[in-house]
Amino acid sequence: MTMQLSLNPLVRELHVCSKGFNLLTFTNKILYMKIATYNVNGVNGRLPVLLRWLQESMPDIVCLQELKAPQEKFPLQDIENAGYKAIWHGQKSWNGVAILSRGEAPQEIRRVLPGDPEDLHSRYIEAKVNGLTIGCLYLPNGNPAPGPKFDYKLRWFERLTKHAAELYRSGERVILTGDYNVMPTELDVYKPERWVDDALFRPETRAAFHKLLEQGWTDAIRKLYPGEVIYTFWDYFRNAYGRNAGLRIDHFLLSADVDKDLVIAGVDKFVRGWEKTSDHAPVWIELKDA
DNA sequence: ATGGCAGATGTTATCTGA
Repeated sequence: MTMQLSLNPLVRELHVCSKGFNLLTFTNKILYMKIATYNVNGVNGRLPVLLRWLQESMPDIVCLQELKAPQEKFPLQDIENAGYKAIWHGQKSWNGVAILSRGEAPQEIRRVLPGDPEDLHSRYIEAKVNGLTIGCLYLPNGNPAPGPKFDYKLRWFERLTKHAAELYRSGERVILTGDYNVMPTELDVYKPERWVDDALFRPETRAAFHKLLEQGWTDAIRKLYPGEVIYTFWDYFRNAYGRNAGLRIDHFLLSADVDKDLVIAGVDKFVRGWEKTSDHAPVWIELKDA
């Protein structure tokens, strides 16, 4: 017996009906998987917002950035109570990344981006989950630019690009997602002329992102919404969210055999309107027939 | 062009973010 899932409202209905199960399955076959990324800007301060969003959005896999919590202060009990297994790499005050899964526990592959033993920032964690290799990343901001922080950003980008090439060649189904701190094109930034000298938009930064894409990766949001203004970040100043003065800096990069299963994607922009919210909104994709 | 806001640390402010 088979069931064809062609319409997303049907998928959503089945997903709600399957509450309590780790993955939506039918005759033991995975029909649908939702994967999200969310820069929470402080996982403990953001906990009520994070838990509310998890309950409403019900992603199967979640990548978090900017935990801003040491390893021992990760709110594991609350995350588990919400139905998720988790691995994370914390750091006092800043950075910090995590991978959550409603299905099998994420099997950690690495928690450091290769290439610089002296880089102690918690900005990368990678795991195998549900047959996917998930790289969760928080690329350095790089401001002020030029300067040592910008140099660090570009070096980190080079390490990511080198590692991404190996992942792409591995033949695994790979997703590299997180806060890239890059607006890839002028379409991805409100008033681009004001950002040309910023570390998130400088020519070197955009060139690094495009060089990464040239390995074959698909920018999932841009593929599904070509030409549309879509933002994932609005700063806390000057009513940026109310004016939709945002940036698109949180991205999903998919290897070719993940891209072929891409059904839909979106930004949970409404979360940015909640009280005590992050300056980023969650971004998600949905894959069919893994 | 500037400074505005927010989180963490742990002070009566500093650092960082984007």
